[in-house]
Amino acid sequence: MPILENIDSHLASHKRERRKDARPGELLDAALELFVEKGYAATKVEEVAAHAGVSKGTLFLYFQSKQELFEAVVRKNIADHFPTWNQEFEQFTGSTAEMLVYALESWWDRIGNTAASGITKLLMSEARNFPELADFYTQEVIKPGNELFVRIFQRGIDRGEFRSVPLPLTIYSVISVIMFLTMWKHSFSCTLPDAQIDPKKFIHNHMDLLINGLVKKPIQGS
Amino acid sequence: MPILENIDSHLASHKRERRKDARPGELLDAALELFVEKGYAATKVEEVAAHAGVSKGTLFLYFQSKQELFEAVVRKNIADHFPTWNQEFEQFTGSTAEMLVYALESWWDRIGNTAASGITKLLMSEARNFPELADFYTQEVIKPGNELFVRIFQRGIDRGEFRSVPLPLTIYSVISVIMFLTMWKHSFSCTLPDAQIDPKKFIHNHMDLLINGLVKKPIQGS
DNA sequence: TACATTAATAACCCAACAGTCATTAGTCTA
DNA sequence: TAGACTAATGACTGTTGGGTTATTAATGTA
Repeated sequence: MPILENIDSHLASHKRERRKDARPGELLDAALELFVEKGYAATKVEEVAAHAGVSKGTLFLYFQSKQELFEAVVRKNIADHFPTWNQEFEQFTGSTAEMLVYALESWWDRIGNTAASGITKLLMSEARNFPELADFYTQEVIKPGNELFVRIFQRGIDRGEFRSVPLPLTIYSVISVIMFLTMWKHSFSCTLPDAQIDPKKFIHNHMDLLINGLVKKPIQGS
Repeated sequence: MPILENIDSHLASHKRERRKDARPGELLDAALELFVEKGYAATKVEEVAAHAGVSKGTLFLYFQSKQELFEAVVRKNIADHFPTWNQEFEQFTGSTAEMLVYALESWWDRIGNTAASGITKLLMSEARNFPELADFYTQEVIKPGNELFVRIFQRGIDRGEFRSVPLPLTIYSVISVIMFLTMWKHSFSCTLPDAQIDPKKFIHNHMDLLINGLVKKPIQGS
C-alpha cells in the first residue's frame, strides 16, 4: 500500500540524512536538556538520541558510552566566560560595591538564568559518582571564579572602601548566593509554583546586607 | 564435609535470627548511609539489605518498594527539631545578633555535621524526580525553618537592633549559608581533599558581614 | 518433643536499558 | 548510472536490579 507508506513516512519523517558534522553538537544539546531535566541515571540514551532526531545506534557512533556523553556535555558547557569577565573587571570604574552587584547580576543573566546553570546543579548532585568530573569542574570553574571574586574584594580593601575582611573566606558569602539560586531554580522551584524567589531582588537585598550590614549603628560594643 | 561447612557458617555468620522489631530501624539506618553516599538511583536494595545484615526478601517484608523505603528514610530523618528549637528561642535572652549565630551554629552541630544533612542534599538533587517528596520536604522542613528565621529577624527589628529589612526576603541570606555548607560537604569536599572549608569559621565570618557590613563607615552617600 | 506460627531466605522472574552489529541507504565520484 | 564509501538504522544481546514466592528454620506453646 503505497498510500499508507507515504502517510507513515510523512508523519514520522523517515527521511534518513547524513550530517556527520552536525550530529555531535545536536546530540550534546539534547543530552544537556535531558540531563538537566531528569538527572544522569534517569536519562535514557535512546531518549537523547530521539531528541536529537537520530537513532540510538547513531549516538554510540559519536560517543563511546553514556558516561562519555555526560562528560562531553559538562565539558562543552563549562564557561569560557572567565577571560572575558576578568578583562571586563580590569576596566571597571565604579565603586567596588557596585562592582560586586554587577558581577552577580551578570552571572545571573549569562549563566544562572540559562541552561548552563543546570550543569552546575547537575555536577553538585552527581559529584560523588563522577570524581574526575568534579575535579575538572573545580579546576575549570570554581578556581577561576574564586580568583575573580578575591580580586574584586581585594580592590575594595585596597581602595579603602571595605574593612580588611579575611579574604579566602569572605568570597564564599558571595558564592553561596550563586549556589543558592542555582539549586533553588533547578530543584524546588521546578515542582512548587509557590516557592518562587525573585533572583534580582534577592541579589540586591543580599548585597545590601553584606555591604551595609543589618545593624542600625556601625558597631556596638559587645 | 562438616569442617568446611563449619568454617563457612562461621565466616558468613549464617545464623538466622528473628528480630521483627529491630529490622525496620536497622534497614532505615543502612539505607540512610547508602542513599547519602551514592544517591537514590545508584543505591541497590540488595546492598541496603546486606548492610543491615539481612536478605533482600526481608527488606521487602518491611517496605513495599524502594521508593517507599526512600520516603521512610526521609521522614525518619527530617527533624522534629523544630518544636524544640522554637521553644529554645522563646527563652533566648541575648542579643538578636547572638541569636542568629547561635541558630546557625546549632544547625551545624545537630544537622549540618550529621548524616541528616545528606538527606537535604539528596532531596535537592532528586527533587524533580520525586515531586511529592519535594512537596513534603517544603512543608515539613523549609516552611517551619523559614518561619523560625523570620521570627528571629522580626525580634531584631522590634527591639531596635536591626534596620527594617524586607522580611520574607532577607532570611534567604541565612538559608543560603545552610544550603551552601550542605552542598559543599556532600559534593565537592567529598572527592577533593583540598576543597575544605571550616564551617564554623565561615558561619562566623558570614554573620559578621551580614550584621556589620563590609563598608568601613556606616553609610556613605552615593 | 510434637506442632503451629511466621520471620527470614534464596532462587526465581521479568522489565528496562546500555551497548552491538549486520543491514540499509544517502552521497559522491568516474 | 554504476559502484564505492560510510552514515545511519533498528533488531538483537546481555546484564543489571526491582520485586515475588515457595521453602526453610527459629521460636513459642502444650
